[in-house]
Amino acid sequence: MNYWLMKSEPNAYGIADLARDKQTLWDGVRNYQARNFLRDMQLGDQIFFYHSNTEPPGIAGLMRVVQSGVIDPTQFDPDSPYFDAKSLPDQPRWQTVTVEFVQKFPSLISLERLRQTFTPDQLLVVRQGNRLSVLPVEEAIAEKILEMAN
DNA sequence: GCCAACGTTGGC
DNA sequence: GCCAACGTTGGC
Repeated sequence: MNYWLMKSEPNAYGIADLARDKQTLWDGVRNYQARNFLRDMQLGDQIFFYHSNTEPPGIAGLMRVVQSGVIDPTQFDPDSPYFDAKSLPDQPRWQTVTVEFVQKFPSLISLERLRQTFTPDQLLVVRQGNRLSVLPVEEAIAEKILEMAN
């Protein structure tokens, strides 16, 4: 079982939306490094839900992988903002996971607090200028984050 | 294959 | 709204 962190802007899709939907297909990732992390995810992996572009930014809750290796259907949809004309149905470029809601943290763990607790090497999301929307989290660090949350 | 121009992310 | 960081595109 591995831990990860994924970002989303809560005004587009936040932890409250996932709590309502119970599960969701994490579509729209169009960065190869992030895609590779998505590809590595396995059933049961746990993912921190990070709210970006909000005040304050930080980790809002936890979700879990319920289906791995899902082909992102938006890449073939000409009406989708995530349409990729170069992706062919028999050789899809973009795959992702379906996640389910696990918990919303009692209070958000702010980026500021994460910076005070972890070094950039320990937790990639606190690294300045980091823009990847999917990141791995080491187990020991993940356990500390869970302690901070509850 | 280099790299300038450009677009996007995301904290502040 | 600003802008630093950085990924992508495309001319050469």
